[in-house]
Amino acid sequence: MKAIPDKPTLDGVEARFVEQWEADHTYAFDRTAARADVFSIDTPPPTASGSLHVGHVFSYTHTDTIARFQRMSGKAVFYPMGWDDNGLPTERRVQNYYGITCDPSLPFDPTFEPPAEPSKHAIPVSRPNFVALCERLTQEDEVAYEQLVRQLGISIDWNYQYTTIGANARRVSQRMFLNNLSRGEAYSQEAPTLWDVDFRTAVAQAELEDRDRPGAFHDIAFHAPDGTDVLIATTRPELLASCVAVMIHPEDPRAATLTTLRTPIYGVEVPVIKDELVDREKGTGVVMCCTFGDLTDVTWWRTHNLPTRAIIGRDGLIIREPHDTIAATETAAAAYAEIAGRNVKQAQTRVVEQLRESGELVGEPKPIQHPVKFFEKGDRPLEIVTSRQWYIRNGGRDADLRAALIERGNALAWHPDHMRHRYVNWVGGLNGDWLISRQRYFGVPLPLWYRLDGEGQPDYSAPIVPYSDSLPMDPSSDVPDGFTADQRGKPGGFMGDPDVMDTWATSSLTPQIAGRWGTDDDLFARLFPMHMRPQSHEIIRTWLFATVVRAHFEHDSLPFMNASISGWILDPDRKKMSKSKGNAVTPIDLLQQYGTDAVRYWAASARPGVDTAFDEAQMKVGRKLAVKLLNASKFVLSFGVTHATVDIANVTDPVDRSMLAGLAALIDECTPAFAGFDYARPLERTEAFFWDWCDNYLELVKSRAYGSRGPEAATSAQAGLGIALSVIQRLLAPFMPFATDEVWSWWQPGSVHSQAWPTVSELSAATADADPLVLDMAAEILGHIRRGKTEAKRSMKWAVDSAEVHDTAPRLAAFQQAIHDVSDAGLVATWTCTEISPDQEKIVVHVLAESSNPT
RNA sequence: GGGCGCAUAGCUCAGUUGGUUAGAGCGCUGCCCUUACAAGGCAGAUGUCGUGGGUUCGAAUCCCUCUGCGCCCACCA
Repeated sequence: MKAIPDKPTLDGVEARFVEQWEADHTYAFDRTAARADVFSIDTPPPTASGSLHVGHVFSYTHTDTIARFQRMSGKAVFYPMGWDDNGLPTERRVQNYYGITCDPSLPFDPTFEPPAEPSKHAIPVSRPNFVALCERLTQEDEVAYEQLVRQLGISIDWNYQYTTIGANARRVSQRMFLNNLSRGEAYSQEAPTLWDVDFRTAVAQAELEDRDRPGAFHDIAFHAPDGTDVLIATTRPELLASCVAVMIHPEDPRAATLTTLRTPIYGVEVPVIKDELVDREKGTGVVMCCTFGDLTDVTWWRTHNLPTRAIIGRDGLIIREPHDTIAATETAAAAYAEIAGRNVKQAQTRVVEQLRESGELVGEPKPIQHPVKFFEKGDRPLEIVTSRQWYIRNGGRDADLRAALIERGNALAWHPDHMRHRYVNWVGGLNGDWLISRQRYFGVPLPLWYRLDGEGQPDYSAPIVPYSDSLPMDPSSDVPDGFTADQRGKPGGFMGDPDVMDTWATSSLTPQIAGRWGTDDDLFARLFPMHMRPQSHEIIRTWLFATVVRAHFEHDSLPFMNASISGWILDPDRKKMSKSKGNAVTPIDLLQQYGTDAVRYWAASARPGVDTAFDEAQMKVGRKLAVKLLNASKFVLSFGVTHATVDIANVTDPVDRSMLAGLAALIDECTPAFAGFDYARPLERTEAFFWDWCDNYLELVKSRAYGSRGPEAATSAQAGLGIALSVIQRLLAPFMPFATDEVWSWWQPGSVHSQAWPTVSELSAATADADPLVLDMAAEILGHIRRGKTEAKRSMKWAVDSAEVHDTAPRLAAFQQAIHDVSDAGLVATWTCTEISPDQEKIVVHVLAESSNPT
């Protein structure tokens, strides 16, 4: 406790309390707490590349208010912090930041230092050098992030911090993968895969997005054996050399007679195949199947067991060496040579010219806008290439598993509830298993080696797995049992799996990573399943679903019991605020300008799950509330109210007891809302109560608290003020941790954040037969007195000789119990109360005369 | 094409299982330096609750239709 300042201020509270909370371990998790007393939070680890933005402030505040409520409600709150530093965003940031690029063929250079300024042309560095720089930069970012999260007053226990590239995360991720492998839930397969030609990696279904791109239908002539032509419409004429069949709907009249066609330019004979997937209304109703133009091609290639004639390489260029079918004829090979080595766009231009020259392009290309699949982080359309990849089953190819995972989603409590539809919708629409391998560098390595046969060819059917006590491991430097290092890459030796796991394959294990599964199973048992998973809705299909999949396999349970889904921040044009759009606001400036509590107020005002406009006006309102709390607290304490003297037994005046009854109703509304993950309602109701309390109750009783009605009446007022102040400060603590701890420190021991959440029962001694109407009537009539003075253009301290009130009997009776305070607050000398029947107009107050004022 | 959400004061939004005269804040207008607070306080004005229909004694609230906006998924020849 310390003295009440003469001039209360919010200046400096953030720095002061951040330090004090740390020193006092205010938010330390009690790991000895029984499972029943724990509330565990599966904190979203933000991507540690760049800077935190106002969206983080928004959603982290939401979770923090819940955490603080649960802590005050007596739970041991497990609130860890993680940083998602592995994966592509980091790689990309490191490339730009240092001006480097990773070339795995280079040897490690222990002396390499990136230039101070990134050079225009990226410097190639080895994989170990690259990873080291990734780690260096993410560590710098994480320090800056931690500072902001602390300044935001997020009540993290910083002893439970993790990164998704750290040793523990790698260990958990690899161990879980090996468990999946041993149970048959993970498998590798050589198959056509969506491929990003810039990042040169496979991508998963969950990371796709459609973008509308201009294209054009080209009508091109295929040749039938009888000399007639069949027109085929395509947007990708450059893939003509990879055509393996022509597809036609079974009910198309042409299907009866057509059996084979020859492709234009190359003259390759391809079969005509009937398939119901063909849309007779689209294009010419006949379509070529290439390996591979889109996912429908892959379907046809599978169902009809078609050959593979790939022409696009992993670098996105047309493969230089033509496949056998093209190479078989000189003219075909010659035509192909003109596109070999070119990119897709150049190849298309050339192929269209060739078709024009040969007269096989019919009419002009018809421009269209059409959706094209992109990697969500990529800039060029995805191609489909065949490669060996690792998958984890997710129900995309197994109806029973899919049903079980949908059932998991339905068993989860969603806040708000309608968010469950996104989950069910997504899982129901899966069309393949989860592709987890990535041909990248900064990630958790797949913990596998492969035996090489006498030819040096790997045996993928029986990977060599490490011992679980040797995790985390890196197969590119670690050597499997029974081999020596010099056998790496040699016939009869071994090779490490070159790939890393997708970042979601690790972040899907945040409950296990944060809970130290496998290394501290006692802790894990107290935490898991987590009580709360906070996250935004656009990653339900990725982070949330993936976490459910992993827990389903490993623990046969949900990973968390409640999913609390936050909305987005919208800019004034109602567009999502995001770093990439360049419309995001820097949170640091806001925190400095309005104060943390004010920014938190804005965030907590938004209903759970609702997209919310960025609104600085709300922050001003929040700041006003924080300042009001300081002033009102100082005023109440100026009556000599102290921690020691506040006693519910002293509350005898009906006005005070009426006020506490209203306060009890407030608690009764806030507590269940908070317990149901709704922070916005408690804030709204508490704020409304508090302003009303200041405007009316405080004004009504201050004269009595000064002693105008004798010592006992003063004691009652002071006790009422003190008790209410304590409750209000605690109710606001989750939202305004700095201002509330400041005012708490003026008169109470310890931090407000370590106090018990207010209960109705702590007030019941004074509220048992209290009537809320007493204070309502007092406030209403005081309002009329004020209005009378305002309309008479008089000051509020203008005295009134007499006032008359017309109202019904019960309301007058309630007013009688407060008449002393209304008289004092309104400076009214005498009252005339007239009873009316309920059907007459109620509350008529006449302010009659004002003779006793100085002139 | 399928799914989800939203539509209430000039603006941002509350409105819980249907129930008196639909609320708050911002903004606006007026008054007041009142014993916490003038970067404040007090008071005031402001609504065909998106459209059309239905259920009901009674609908912002429940049901149906339509319109507009946003998001997710599918389609990608």
